Amino acid sequence: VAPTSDLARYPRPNVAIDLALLTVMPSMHAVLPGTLGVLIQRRTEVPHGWALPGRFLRKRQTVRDGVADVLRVELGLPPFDVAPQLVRVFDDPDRDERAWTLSLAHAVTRRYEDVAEARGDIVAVDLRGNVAGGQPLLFDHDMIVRKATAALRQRYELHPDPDGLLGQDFTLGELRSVHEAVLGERLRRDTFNRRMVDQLGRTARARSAGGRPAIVYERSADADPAHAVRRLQLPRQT
Amino acid sequence: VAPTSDLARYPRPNVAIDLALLTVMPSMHAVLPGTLGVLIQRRTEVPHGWALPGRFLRKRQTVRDGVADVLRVELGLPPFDVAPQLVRVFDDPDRDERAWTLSLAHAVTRRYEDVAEARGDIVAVDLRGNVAGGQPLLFDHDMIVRKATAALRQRYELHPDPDGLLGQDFTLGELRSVHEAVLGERLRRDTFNRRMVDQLGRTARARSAGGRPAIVYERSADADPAHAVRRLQLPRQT
DNA sequence: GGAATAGTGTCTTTCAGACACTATCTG
DNA sequence: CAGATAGTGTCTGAAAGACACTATTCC
Repeated sequence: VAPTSDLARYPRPNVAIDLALLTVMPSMHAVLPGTLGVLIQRRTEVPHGWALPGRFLRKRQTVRDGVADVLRVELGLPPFDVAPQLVRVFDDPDRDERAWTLSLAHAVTRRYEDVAEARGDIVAVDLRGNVAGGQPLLFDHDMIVRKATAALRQRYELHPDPDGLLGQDFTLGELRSVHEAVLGERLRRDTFNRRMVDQLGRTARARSAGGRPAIVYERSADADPAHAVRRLQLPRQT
Repeated sequence: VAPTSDLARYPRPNVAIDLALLTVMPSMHAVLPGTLGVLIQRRTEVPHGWALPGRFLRKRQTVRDGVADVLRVELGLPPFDVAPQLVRVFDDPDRDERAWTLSLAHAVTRRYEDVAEARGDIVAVDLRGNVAGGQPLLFDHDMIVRKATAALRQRYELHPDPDGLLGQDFTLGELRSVHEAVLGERLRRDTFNRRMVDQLGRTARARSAGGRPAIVYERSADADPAHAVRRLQLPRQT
């Protein structure tokens, strides 16, 4: 907060939200089974091309509400609660030739069923975080997708479905499929299971998918986040 | 970027920068030797108390320039290049009762010699990221410090002095001292050395600090960032 | 029975943790 | 010489990597 008593004398920028809406295609998806995807839209005004959806912040609106409005108004989705992750701030004063505009780029992860009907196209994101297919996205939106997917993939390295793409309970096979889709790689079943199982709560139920029934697990409140992180740390003096 | 051609009709917020300036006290500092510190200032206007320095963004100014202005104008430091790290966005519409104001909280790390003369007090930050001493900081500034120091500490877990608190070359002992100050813990010499040495370039020089001269290392362009990260990852199918 | 999915025992390899010894400077 | 700092060999234990065997369902 600046040491001034006259706020009115500062020129104020327009503030927009740009949103990277990330999702995982279901394994039975026709075109892109089991891959990570992001929603892009074709712009109807100049500059023409493909870009992430966005929207100007309304008066006294929070970022959370602005992101919810992108989903509701720009994408035509039913309202739902979001916990947007800040990715970066666009501050190039010339990025919009009409006026000084800041953009707060955020990312949100949603299950495919919740975004399949959205206005726009869901396109695959490759291992390097680049959007598949044609020309690059407008503005710096390719970088947004790269940073958002890199952060997403890092979250999925060590912990079971941190963004809640699965429901409250799931089998280890279902969990592994989601992680493989997010990470874009096959994972070893045995080591993956051993790493995840002690972060989950085991239920008495089982569920079959064409073979031996798998034990159903649920997110456990007492998961030990320190466990998986410990290996990262420098050697403390004891 | 929103699908509208009339930017003028959107109300615009004031946009401020709040800055967590982090540093490490030298080992010969009188009051706080070898600890992590953050610069705070006593506010001259209401609400009174201690807070991070900040400043409103000027017309068509980038965040980088706004942060540089905080250092130059608000702290009275000579101009220098900064690479501010975005920490969070404050968007509570009622956070400033005078007008709708957004604040972009950033963090910058500088060596102590470069900030010792700054206007304000440098206070210690404890292991949990809390500011030492008296009452909490105003607004949500304690949370800024917590997030900024957590990110800083994470950067210092695996890689040698990523924020450049040391010069271009240094011994492993000097490096370890900086890491111990940032992390607030003693580190084992043998394991620390082995972890860092293959991310550094060995020079022919040596430097003594009252004992056997230590080999001088320098940052190596070909440091392998994947090496230290590999242990974090899920088991890939080969 | 055969195909498919699930669970896990176990051997190997790798690496962090810990200890301790040697090395080289200053005073 | 003592004291201080530096470098590293080596043993141990824990966990990941890899392989393979058993288990249980559906058709």
